[in-house]
Amino acid sequence: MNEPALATLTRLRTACSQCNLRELCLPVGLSVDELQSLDNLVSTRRKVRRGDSLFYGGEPFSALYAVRYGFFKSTLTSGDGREQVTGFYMAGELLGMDGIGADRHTCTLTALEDSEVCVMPFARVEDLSRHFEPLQRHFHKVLSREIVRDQGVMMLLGSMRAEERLAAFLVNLSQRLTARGFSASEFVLRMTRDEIGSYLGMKLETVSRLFSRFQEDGLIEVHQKHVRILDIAGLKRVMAQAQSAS
Amino acid sequence: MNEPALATLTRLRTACSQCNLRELCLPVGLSVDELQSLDNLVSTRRKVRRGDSLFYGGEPFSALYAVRYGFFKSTLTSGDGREQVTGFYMAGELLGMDGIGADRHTCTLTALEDSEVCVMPFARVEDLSRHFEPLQRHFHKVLSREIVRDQGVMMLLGSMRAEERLAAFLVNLSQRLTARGFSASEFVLRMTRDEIGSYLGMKLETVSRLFSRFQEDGLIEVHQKHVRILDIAGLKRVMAQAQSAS
DNA sequence: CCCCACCCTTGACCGGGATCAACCGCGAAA
DNA sequence: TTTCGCGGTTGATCCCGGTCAAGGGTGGGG
Repeated sequence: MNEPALATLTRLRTACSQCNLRELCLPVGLSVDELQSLDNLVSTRRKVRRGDSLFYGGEPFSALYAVRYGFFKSTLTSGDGREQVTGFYMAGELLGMDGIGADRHTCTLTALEDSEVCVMPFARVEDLSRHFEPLQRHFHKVLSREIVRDQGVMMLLGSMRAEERLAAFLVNLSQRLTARGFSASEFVLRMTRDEIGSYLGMKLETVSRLFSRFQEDGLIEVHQKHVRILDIAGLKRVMAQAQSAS
Repeated sequence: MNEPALATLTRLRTACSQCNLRELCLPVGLSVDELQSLDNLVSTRRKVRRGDSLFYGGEPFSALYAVRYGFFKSTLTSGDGREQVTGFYMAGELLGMDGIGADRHTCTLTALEDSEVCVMPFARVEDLSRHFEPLQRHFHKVLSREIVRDQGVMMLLGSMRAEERLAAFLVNLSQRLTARGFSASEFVLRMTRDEIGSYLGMKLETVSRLFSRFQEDGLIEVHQKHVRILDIAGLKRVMAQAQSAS
C-alpha cells in the first residue's frame, strides 16, 4: 500500500490498463476493471534497435514479450546453418512462446526497425493466469492461435505455388496493418526480398520477379520497399488458383 | 466421498495415475501423489475406427484428446479445397489444441488405424490448471512444443530439398517410435505415400521414387508400408546436406 | 476365398523456380 | 558532393520435382 514512488511510477508507465494497444494485445476483450488486474504483468519495457535481437535461439527463456511498436522477424537456424524466417511480428503481437516448452528459446527474434516491447516475466504470466481466469483463457487462446498461424504457413509452403504464396503474404500483411489503423493499400515493407523469400520458401529473385509480374498485371505498384495494393480482390483470386505446384 | 459406484468405476478406468502412458502424455514428470490430482481430468475414452474422424475443421471445440493407442493425421483444408496434412500423432500425443483460439477446430483429425483417445473437456483442463500448478506448467509446455514442432516443419518445407525432407521424416518417426518402446529400425507406415507427400510438400510419385533411391543407396529397405532403417546415420547425413533447394 | 479398389512403382517428359550473372538505384557516410 | 555497398531487378540457362501414363501388388470386404 505504500510502495516507493519509483515503483508506482514504473507500474503506471507499464500498466496494460493505460496502454493504447490493449485492444490488440494480451488483454483484448477484458473490461476496464479486469484490466487493472493485469497492471503488474509487465515488469519493464525494452527498446530494440533495428538489426538487434531481442533474444537468440538457444538462450534461456524467462519472459514473453509484447510488441509495443516496431517490427520483428523470427528465424530458426538448422543444425547445418540454414536460416529460415518463421514469422513477422508487429504491434500487439506476442513473442517468445517458443521458449516455454524447453525453457530455452528455439528461434531468434530480430528487430527490422527500431522497436519497443513490454517484458512479461513468464512466472508472472503463469501466476496471474492461475488467479485470474480471463487472462488464463486469453493466454491459452494466444498460444493456440500461434499454432493455427503456423499451420497456415505449412499449408502455404506445402501446397501453394510461388505466386499464390506471395499474394497470400501481401493480403495477410494488408489485413494486419489495417487492424492497426494503418492504410490497407499502401505500406512500406520492413523486410528484404531475401527475408520474404525465406519465409515463403522461395529465392529472392523469384520474389522480385513476382512483384514485377503483379505490377504488370495491375495488382500492385512496387517501388523497392514501397508497396501500394491496387486490386486486393485480384490478389485474393491469385491466392486461390487451386492447382497445386507440389 | 460417496459417489455412485458407476462414477467411481469410470473415474478409475480413466485415471491418469493408472495409465501406462503417463510417462509420455500430459502428466509426464509428475510424482505419483501429484498424478492423483489429475484423476478426473479425463471424462471418458473414445474409440475411433480407422478412416473415421475424431473431429472436423469448423466443428465447435470443447475438449482436448490424448491418444491412448493408434495413429492419427491432422489435415487442413483451404478455401479452394486443397488439403494439407499438418501432422501425424501417436500414443501419448495431444490433439485438438488448434481449437482453443477460436472455440472451433481448424483442422480435421482422422484415425489412420483403429485408435482410442482420452477425452479431456477443456473447461476441466483449465480448471485443474488453475488449481494445480504442475499441470499448468506442463500444459503450457505442451502447447509451446506444438509451436516449436510446427516451426520445424516450416523449416523443412521452406528450406530443404525433397530427399532431405523425407530423410528427416523417417528419422523423426523412428525417434518417436523408439520413445514408445517400438523398434527404432523396423516399422509399418500407417499413412499412404500421398499423405506423406502432402505433409512434406511433394507429390506421391516423388515420395515413392525417393524411397526407392534410399533403398538403392542402402539406407533403408522398403516394401510397400514396411520400412526397415539400415543406416540411420546415413539418413541424418542426407538430412543435412546444406544446399537449399528453395 | 476371391476380387477389386486402392495403393505403389516406374518411365518419359515438361516446366516452375533455382542458379548464375550482370547491372542498377538508393541511402548512408565521409 | 562523391563514393561505396547493400538491396533490388532482370536475363539466360539448368535441373529438381511435378505431371501424365501404364502396369503391378495386396489386403480388406463381401
